[in-house]
Amino acid sequence: MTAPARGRRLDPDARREEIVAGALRLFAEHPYAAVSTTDLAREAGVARGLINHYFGTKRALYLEVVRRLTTIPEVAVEELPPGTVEERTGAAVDWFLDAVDRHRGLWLAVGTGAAGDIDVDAILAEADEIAADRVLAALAPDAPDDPYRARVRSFFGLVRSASREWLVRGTLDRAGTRALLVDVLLAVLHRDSQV
Amino acid sequence: MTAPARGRRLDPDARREEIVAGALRLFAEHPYAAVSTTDLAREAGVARGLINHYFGTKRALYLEVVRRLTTIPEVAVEELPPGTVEERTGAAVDWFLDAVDRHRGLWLAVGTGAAGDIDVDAILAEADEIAADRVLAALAPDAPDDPYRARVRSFFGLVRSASREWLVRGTLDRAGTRALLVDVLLAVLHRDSQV
DNA sequence: CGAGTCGTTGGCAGCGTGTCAACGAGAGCC
DNA sequence: GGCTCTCGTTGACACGCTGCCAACGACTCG
Repeated sequence: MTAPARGRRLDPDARREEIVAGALRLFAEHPYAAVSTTDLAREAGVARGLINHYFGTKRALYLEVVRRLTTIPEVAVEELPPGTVEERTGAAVDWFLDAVDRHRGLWLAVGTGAAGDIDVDAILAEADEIAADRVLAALAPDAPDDPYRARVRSFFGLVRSASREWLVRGTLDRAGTRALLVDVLLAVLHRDSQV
Repeated sequence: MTAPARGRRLDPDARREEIVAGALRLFAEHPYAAVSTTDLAREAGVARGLINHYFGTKRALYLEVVRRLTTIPEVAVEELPPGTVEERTGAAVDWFLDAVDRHRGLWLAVGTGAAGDIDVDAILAEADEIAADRVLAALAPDAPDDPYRARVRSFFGLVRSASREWLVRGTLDRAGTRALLVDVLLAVLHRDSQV
């Protein structure tokens, strides 16, 4: 079934898509260094040289995969119920935890992907930037950008850690994770301390 | 001066130390993949084979470096001035920021080192465990371990993010970083929300 | 059905890592 | 002081992986 069909011609976009799809599977369960271009080619049913032809570099393909993963969650967060800041924050956190629970594999793959890489960091930073905008618009539309956007971006670091405590280590259950995120997000949005 | 002295014999422990010291310098300013064993050998003034002789693997040497970096901050945190929880928390954060400022290169190297690596994660998790103990003992000795240790560990994720906002991106100044960490740490230690 | 286009392939060159047998610096002994 | 023995140290070898490139041939157009 579905013969290998070596050398069959394909539309460049479709071929790119096949390669990215295969790479997505491999990088989701093996760290970057453990995946060779040979593996990537085999998974896509293609000659190894084609990887370089389309993406130039193994790293570039990896960046493409990361880009796909981080731009998936662009679904709307806007429809939050009216109410107090606490209620709205709780609803936002619930929505987020639902999303994480649904895509746990991919979420963890991104979080533990390959931080420390300058290019990967740039992509993640870009995604965080967008997410921070959404959070501020939804929960603190009147807060000035200056400290608060950076505060929210920092908050995402805690979000990743807490996700791993919940999904990987099991030291937090979902309710405990929710409580933590709500507590901290409120603290981040309300600057209490005197400098 | 200080002739190369090729092939000079040295006590194994001293030699290990020299290699680790050189590796520490290199990994502090270049990502893992960008440092070759040849570089490591040259930096230590030694033949390349000796790296493998002492550490077996480039990765093992890297893990050793990470272990050193994460266990350095084992100096005492105990001497916090008496006072309110807010004052003590502020003092702890100040102490921490001083340490980060002093070793910024190394701190960033660890934080952005190679997350996603199973072995590195294990070392970082171990270090976080110890640090969480210290924080709890110093600031909330009566809090039950169950949710609070995991909450503090999650907090360290925000600490890393905030450090990068401060040192790398410059979107937070030191005062702003301090305010954020104090606000969040207090929120983490005081569970406000109702589950 | 023949010719041209371009998606695709396989092999080549270079680099980096891990292994190993042999060398020789330094210590101990006579 | 010279000899010997230990073991820290070296350099070369084999292998795997990446990026590059010229040739191949599948598909299209006239």
